[in-house]
Amino acid sequence: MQVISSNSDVLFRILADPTRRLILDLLAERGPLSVGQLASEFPDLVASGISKHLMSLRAGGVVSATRRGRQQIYQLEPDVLAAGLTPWIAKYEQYWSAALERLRDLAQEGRVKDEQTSRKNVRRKRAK
Amino acid sequence: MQVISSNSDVLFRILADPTRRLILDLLAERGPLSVGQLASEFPDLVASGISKHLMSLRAGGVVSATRRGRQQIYQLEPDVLAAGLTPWIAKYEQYWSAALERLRDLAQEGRVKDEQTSRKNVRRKRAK
DNA sequence: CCCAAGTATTACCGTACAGTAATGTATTAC
DNA sequence: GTAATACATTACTGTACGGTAATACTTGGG
Repeated sequence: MQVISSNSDVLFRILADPTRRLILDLLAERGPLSVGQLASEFPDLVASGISKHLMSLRAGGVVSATRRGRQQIYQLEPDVLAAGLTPWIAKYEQYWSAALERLRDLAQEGRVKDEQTSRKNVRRKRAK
Repeated sequence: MQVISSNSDVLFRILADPTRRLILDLLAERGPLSVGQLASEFPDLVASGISKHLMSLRAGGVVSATRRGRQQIYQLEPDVLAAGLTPWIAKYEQYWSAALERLRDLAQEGRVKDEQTSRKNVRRKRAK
């Protein structure tokens, strides 16, 4: 029985569920969405289930909601997500860094995304 | 009922438990450790509980074990961890990057709090 | 005002899971 | 050999959690 429950604990529990991660992905990709729009992405799930997940996300602070008419528009709160997870991510950064750079390189040779030079040596793979 | 269970799903579930995250932290900080050494870090937990957590971690591939005498030495497998999580981390990288840089700067100008946080002296780059 | 749309909330169910205790297995010590 | 150490495994338990269905709440339209 865990008594204490740090901020980070809540976030990791939230992220443990694939549905909630997908909701976050959708909000990150498409911007603010209503409950109905989100729910339509989960055909094998009932609407109230999505609502419950949204409540969890909201309780964790990673999303916020505003009314628009009779619908509730949910929005990602990236700062809360970052604030809660960066300490952990930073702890293992030496392990991500290599893999992340490779991903960046892949994305770069495909098309020119935002000019985002890595802090390390930027091996400039032909910018198209 | 989730039928499919991607690699990433397993990792997020593993990380959902604070005890398991702490085990990973210990292995990352101190290197390979025996079950007893790990268990001694959890006074309010029975040894077999730790063993079960280690089995989960092992099943997920994030740690590996080798015998030495009668003790089992557990070791972090950073590549598996990185391979499973970097895709997700990369998706939200724009949100981490600023926070990570700030952490790096803090570690750099203050004293070094952790060997991992400052492993690379890098010049700060402006984050948008 | 009444009704429908869009969400939230509640009640309920089944299962997954963390925890303990007890037992089992391998290895070293005596 | 026997005993002890170090883990693993099994069995069991309580609870947290994801899911559904049903109900309640809020808002806009007629």
